[in-house]
Amino acid sequence: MATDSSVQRQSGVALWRQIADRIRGAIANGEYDDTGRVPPEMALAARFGVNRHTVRSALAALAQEDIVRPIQGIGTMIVRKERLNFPISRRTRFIEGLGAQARETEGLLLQSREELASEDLLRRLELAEGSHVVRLETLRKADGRPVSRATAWFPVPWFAGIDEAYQRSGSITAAFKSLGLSDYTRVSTEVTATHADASDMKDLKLSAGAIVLVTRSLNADPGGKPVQFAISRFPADRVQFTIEN
Amino acid sequence: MATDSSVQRQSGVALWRQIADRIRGAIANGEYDDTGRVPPEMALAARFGVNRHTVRSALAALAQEDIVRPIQGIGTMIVRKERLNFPISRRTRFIEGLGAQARETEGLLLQSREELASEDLLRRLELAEGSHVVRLETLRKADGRPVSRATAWFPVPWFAGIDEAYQRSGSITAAFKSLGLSDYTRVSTEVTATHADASDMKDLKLSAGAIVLVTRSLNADPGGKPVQFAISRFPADRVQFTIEN
DNA sequence: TCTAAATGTCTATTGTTGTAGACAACCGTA
DNA sequence: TACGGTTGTCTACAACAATAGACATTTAGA
Repeated sequence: MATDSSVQRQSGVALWRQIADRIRGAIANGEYDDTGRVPPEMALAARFGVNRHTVRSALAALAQEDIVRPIQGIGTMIVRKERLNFPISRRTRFIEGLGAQARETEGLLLQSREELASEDLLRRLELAEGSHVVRLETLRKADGRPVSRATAWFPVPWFAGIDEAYQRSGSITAAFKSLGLSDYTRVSTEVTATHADASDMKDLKLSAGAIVLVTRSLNADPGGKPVQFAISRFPADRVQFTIEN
Repeated sequence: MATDSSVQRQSGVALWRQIADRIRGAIANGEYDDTGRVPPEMALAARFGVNRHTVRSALAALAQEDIVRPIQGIGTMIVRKERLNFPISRRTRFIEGLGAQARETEGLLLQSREELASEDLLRRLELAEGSHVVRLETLRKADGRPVSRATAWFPVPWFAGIDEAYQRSGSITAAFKSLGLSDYTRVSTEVTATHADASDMKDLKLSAGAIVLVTRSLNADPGGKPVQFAISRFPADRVQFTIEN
């Protein structure tokens, strides 16, 4: 608890959305685990100091996200509750990092293209002016739910064909291996957070106002030569990062 | 660019707030560095597909935050543009991490208390049942702007009096040193993101709908004994983290 | 000194958000 | 079967958000 449950009026964020975000967070924190359901609408209305109808708008939004399901006469049941944990270290691997947290993982290739490397990319991948890169747009799911949307760049000609290798295996690690790179390490990871944009909402199945964690990460081969730079976006209410030193 | 500039209607987040958040982000990304000012209201209105008055509401909110200042006849000038970078590593130090990014840093002690350690805290600090801890509530500023709000716990009797040591020096590192701990390392850091709550808005001077990055970090002495567990909250539009491995 | 471009102010209208109250429908249990 | 507690639906009204248009004011520059 310890949350003073006040909501902000006239802030440009509708009360029902603030309350929906609070309840979603409380579910993720396991605050209702003992009952398996959300408190009654009247109780929530009292707690947040709003009208019952406002709470209903919030719960309707959560039902739309398939997080709760209201049952007349009983209450509002919690359908799904998840917060995945991603370890970030020298040996960061997407699938291994999830470990036992998901029964099944999936990596989809949305798009791929070869393109001229931008200035920023040249610097990060330590490439010569005019170098080309392969860009992969990927979507990763755990147990059917999208958990990250990533754009990754790889130097060519070294990694030409990584798009097909990824499509076959659904894993960057496996794709690297099939192209002769048996090991790689995480060099650096930048973490920021921002509001979900239109494509986040579409790909990660988020609603407006949701938060995405954004990472910019660089991987290198054992000799230290950069092999991949990626910008990944994670739904903040379903994911957290852990940095072990 | 590459930002599809669409805004979401009927999402529970007012258009003026979405636009304010976008412009704040664009300023932080340096997109207007060449002119030092925001595009004219009519241009922004066209770009976001809204009425000029809606853009004015957004700019008024940013002016309220002291990020821009409108000047009649000229345009809307950018007053402040900041995104601080925090390195996270074994040797994470708040002030050193900021380095040259701020001319002046400040650490304020808001509150301190000795209390019984919670179950979670006992586990994280590896303490025996019934142990006590000192809790410090701190606020850190860089060049006068708040950049983090932290709650930190330290085992007693080892660190009894760390509140006064912190108040004198404004630095955890210095406070540790004055209590005989000359070195410590970061063991782990968890990162999540959430919406600003009422106390975030107050202490970090944020507006509703803003995003805070939340870290849960554990520090230990050179022998590996935990000396500090902290939950810190950073304004996401002014801060990013970098993990170097 | 005039003009173009920018922000400032005012009025009016429409759609969304939030409040308020009443009652229906449904469920488990006494 | 009756009751208390819960979600579902309806109407009405007030406050806020967004649009629309007109015109004033200020500034830089031709």
